[in-house]
Amino acid sequence: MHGLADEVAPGALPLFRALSASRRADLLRNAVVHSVASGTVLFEQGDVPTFQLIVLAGSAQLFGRSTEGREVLIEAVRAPDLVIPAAVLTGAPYLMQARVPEPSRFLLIHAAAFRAAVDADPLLAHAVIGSLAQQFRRMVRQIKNLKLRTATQRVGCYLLALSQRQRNPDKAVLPFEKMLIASELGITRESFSRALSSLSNSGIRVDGQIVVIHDAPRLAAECGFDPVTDEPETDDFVV
Amino acid sequence: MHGLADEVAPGALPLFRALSASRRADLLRNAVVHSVASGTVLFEQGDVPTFQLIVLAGSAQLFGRSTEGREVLIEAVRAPDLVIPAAVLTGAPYLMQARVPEPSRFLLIHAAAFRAAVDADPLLAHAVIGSLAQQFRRMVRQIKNLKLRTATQRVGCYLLALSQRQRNPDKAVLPFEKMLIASELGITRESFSRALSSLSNSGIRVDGQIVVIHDAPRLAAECGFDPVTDEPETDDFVV
DNA sequence: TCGGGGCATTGATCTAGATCAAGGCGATCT
DNA sequence: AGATCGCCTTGATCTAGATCAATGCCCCGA
Repeated sequence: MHGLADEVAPGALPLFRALSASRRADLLRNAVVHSVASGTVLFEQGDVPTFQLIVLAGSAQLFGRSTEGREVLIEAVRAPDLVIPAAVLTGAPYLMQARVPEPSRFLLIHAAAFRAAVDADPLLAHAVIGSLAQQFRRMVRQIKNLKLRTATQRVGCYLLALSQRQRNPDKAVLPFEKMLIASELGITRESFSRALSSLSNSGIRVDGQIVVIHDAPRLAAECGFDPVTDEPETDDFVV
Repeated sequence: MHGLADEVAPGALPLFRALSASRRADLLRNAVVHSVASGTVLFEQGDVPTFQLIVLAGSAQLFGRSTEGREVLIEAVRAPDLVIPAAVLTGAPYLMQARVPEPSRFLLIHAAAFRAAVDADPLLAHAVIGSLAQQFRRMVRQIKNLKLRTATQRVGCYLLALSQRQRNPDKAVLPFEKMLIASELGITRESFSRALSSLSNSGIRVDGQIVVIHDAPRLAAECGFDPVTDEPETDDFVV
């Protein structure tokens, strides 16, 4: 836990800079900054939200669990963003568990205070809407991926999207262990491994976490990559 | 096209009843009501939104298409709700095509006017947030379904959720053709058919569009149904 | 230096579900 | 009625991807 003013006021979050001083003070009165260690579980699937979490630094990973206990990565939330505002705003139980894969820092705002502030402040509402909309679209993309593409196509498109997000058209650095990426893509680690090696015949080269893409257009063609829908979004709604 | 006042003012949409008269008049100045025939395409995947569509009566179905031309149902939007506010609010191209499966009526609001109104009016923003949040959660549920369950489990859980939505614990009426439901569940019509017949051994009875559930708890157990996450949501955010 | 545990690759098999193919059953039209 | 067109079911295969199993690699700790 730190001094709130230091963390939030100077503008790690553009959103908070935009808010009026009185509103910001109001929100922060119900808030706390928390630094958490790698591995921490922020909340469980089924919990009723008590805080809106905001990622100030680091990231959170969201996992879905089946009744049989199988667990898959659904999404990673990176600073700066809200952690599943949908659950907090509806007051419904979380559909996912949140874990922290690296030392990270979060702003916690009491759910009721957050809801009240969103209802009262158009600027905050605007930011929440932007975050929600982006997250919604990510989920839609993932569903299209799962329903319309083969495992290998998903892997190829994932690499292409990754390289674009990293602003490097012919290289991608895998953001976490291959096992996790596989579960994000809805396949096993073995299949992921095999997909990568089969894509070597489509012009990629894998070395550890680094993937070199020799012929992006060819890869895109073979994987049914669609620039319009698969391109990562530009963040014009900033939190 | 009809008289707007008749359609909207009396309160087919609770939201509009709640808005101030001046704000409502303002919005409706940039709006139009459209009655469309079954089969109409409202917009294509890749289009940039020009209107926010609101379902006044009937429904819209959202389809995702792959570059190879395969097409699957992602979601159905029923009155009263907003049709993908995420696309309109971000201004990004639609990720899905919208088609109308039955004669329906829509309110069309110019995108810019809608965005302006959302930014200016906390009540409208509240409603949009509610709709977005619900839609987000539906997408998360669908992803969990696809990644964590077998085809047969998905079918069973679908039936259970359906029967709850229809407030009838031991019966479900399929809302559209089995082929479409199959594509919503991410399987072929053949697999859907087989899943239904295999579930006959778990206490269901299928007759056309009607499915009788003899032993819901048993079905739930065998399909890994999770009351906390699979239960349809209560609509406390109403449009 | 030697283990040991976690992740990754690779091979061998198995299987859920897709695909291909053939009727059947209603609808609607003539 | 008969014919045609959609949708649905059922059966026979095929295959993408899961599962099982063995090994290698790398990092870390004693």
